Amino acid sequence: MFSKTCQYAIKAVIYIHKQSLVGKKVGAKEIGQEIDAPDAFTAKILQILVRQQVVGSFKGPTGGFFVDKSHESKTLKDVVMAIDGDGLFHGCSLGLKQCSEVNPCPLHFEISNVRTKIIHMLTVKSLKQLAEEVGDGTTVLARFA
Amino acid sequence: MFSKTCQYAIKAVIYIHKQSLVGKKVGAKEIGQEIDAPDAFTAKILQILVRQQVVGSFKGPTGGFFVDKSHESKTLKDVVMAIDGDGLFHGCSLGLKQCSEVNPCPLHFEISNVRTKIIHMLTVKSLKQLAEEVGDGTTVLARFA
DNA sequence: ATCATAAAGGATAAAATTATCCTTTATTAT
DNA sequence: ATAATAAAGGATAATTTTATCCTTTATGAT
Repeated sequence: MFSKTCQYAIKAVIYIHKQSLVGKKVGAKEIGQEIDAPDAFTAKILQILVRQQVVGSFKGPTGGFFVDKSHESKTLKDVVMAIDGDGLFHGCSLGLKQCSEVNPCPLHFEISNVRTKIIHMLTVKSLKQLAEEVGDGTTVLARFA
Repeated sequence: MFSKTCQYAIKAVIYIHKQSLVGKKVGAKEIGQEIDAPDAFTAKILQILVRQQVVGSFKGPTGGFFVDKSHESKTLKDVVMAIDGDGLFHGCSLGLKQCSEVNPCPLHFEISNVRTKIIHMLTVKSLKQLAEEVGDGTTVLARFA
């Protein structure tokens, strides 16, 4: 459903939100260790998320990744869009070019119901809300390792 | 949602069903051309589907791939399971090892709804039923190319 | 100003997925 | 029996995804 990269991205973003809730910026290395992903690869993913303005970053000492008011309304859908693109949400699920209402693939109508549920799942709560639910900083590792 | 290989597999199986409806066996090459997939790769996919008994095959002249009574009740879920495995249906969608009711990931409960819809989509009709709906032999190309 | 720190970015490598080619095996037609 | 046909299977290659390493740029601390 989600690429491995996207799974990392989701975990990373929630961790950043959690740490921002207690006023902490976090480094790529720390994030990688927390979410059990290679740190250099995590850094690459974070670059994309920063460019797409899903999270913010600062360079230098005391720098790191964080979120502020401007990121509060972001959702998991934004993360998935940034990393995996819109394939989950749009286009023929069998990869047909001319799939349409009048010339539908065998999944054309059923996939709509599925996508409605997926979009609901990924937008019903903001990333901030999700982060608040995950638990305090000491339990994050238990959930993400 | 589905790997490219799985998309090929779905199209191939529906095409085989359609041709079996009119009593025809079909070769890997013909299938590949019909579904717009490389034929050698299509042949590999078909090998798996035969082993998993999603379709049948015969070697030699007049040979090819087909389905009979024994395949009638197979569904798209069987195809997806054979090619992509059960990742869509089971396990943590974020790839966490210890994700559970008591220690759930942020998607743990929502993903269940999505999976229910996915399973419905992939099992509500048999492959045979789907094939019957796709149209007659002359329109298949328009749908799959 | 200088140094240390951390993100950004470029180049490269490893692994997995997708794709091709060739040989072997089974089956049919002659 | 022999030849022709088509799936099965093995080996290899191309592409994409995932991962690593090193240099550059920005920022803060001293």
